[in-house]
Amino acid sequence: MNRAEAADLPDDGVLKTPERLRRRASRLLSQLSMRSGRLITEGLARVDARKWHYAVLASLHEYGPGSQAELSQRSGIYRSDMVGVLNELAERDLVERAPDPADRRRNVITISAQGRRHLRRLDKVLDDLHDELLAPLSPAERDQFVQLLTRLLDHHTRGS
Amino acid sequence: MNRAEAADLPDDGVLKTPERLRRRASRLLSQLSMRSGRLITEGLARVDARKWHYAVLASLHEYGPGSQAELSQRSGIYRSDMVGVLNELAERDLVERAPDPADRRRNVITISAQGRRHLRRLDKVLDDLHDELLAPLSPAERDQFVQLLTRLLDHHTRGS
DNA sequence: CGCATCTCAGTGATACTGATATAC
DNA sequence: CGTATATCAGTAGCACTGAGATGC
Repeated sequence: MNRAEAADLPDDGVLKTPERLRRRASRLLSQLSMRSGRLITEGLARVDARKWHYAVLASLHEYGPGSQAELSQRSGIYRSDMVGVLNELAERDLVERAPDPADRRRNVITISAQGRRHLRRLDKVLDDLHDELLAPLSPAERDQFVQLLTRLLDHHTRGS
Repeated sequence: MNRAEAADLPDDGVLKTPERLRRRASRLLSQLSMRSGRLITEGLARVDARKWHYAVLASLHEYGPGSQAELSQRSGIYRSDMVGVLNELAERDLVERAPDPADRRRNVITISAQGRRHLRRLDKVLDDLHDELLAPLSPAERDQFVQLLTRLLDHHTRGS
């Protein structure tokens, strides 16, 4: 079968519109997510930070101190991976990890003054990186994009 | 610092709107991409297929036969990983891999009749899965979503 | 006792790198 | 010669699992 046949045969029932491979939302999502991930990771690496650092610091700043299990919930980091992230943050004196006197199984994690300074910096860095990520979109379109993503994610996060 | 302070302190310069962590496009993207990836992977596994199978078969169907390097370009699979994918597809008799007489470094990959049948099935499966993925969106919104993703991806793919 | 928390060791899939053999 | 192709071995970061130790 040559290329013209492959593209035009009307009776094979597969092809509706050309480029359907490139237009599958799942593929667009995963490819864009990879690009985005690299952009963010590299940008944060320049200020000695990682994505998870931001997630933890921001969640501490927004919702206050909490146990590692709580932080895990808030930030979407796996409980088992939280240990390592907090080790890195504690090494840099961005958070404090202290045993909870009320329940000695838990650690209470608190953001430090230095952690808040660092978070401020990360927020600026991320603002710039998102400008780069969303560069082709107008402000209205960016809102729309975030809105659509949020609705989809909320829909697929119900009950978990 | 308690929670009210964390949310309201006006002089710390970090917080613009609450929930900024949850609204970062990069985070939404990566989380939704994970959900989407799992949905697709599991759905395709039920018909003994993987994402890469579809990518290769669809690209063969749309653009005709090609060398592994060409397929790599079209489908976004790494040249080194292409080997394994083609092994799986060839095992299932969905593609044929024959040495190119014009350039004996190359293999020419061709989709088989069975491969076209399989592709037809995968397309149906993927249609259903995307219905599930995009369930909360109206048809117009789905187009918009795909359009925004496409523009962003194109922008970040320029020159590569 | 069952259950939650923190920790650590390890798995599996993935994108990606590097090297080799062969042929242009 | 330098370059391209197919192949293979291996790396790094990722989400995720499972188990042990401790304390509720």
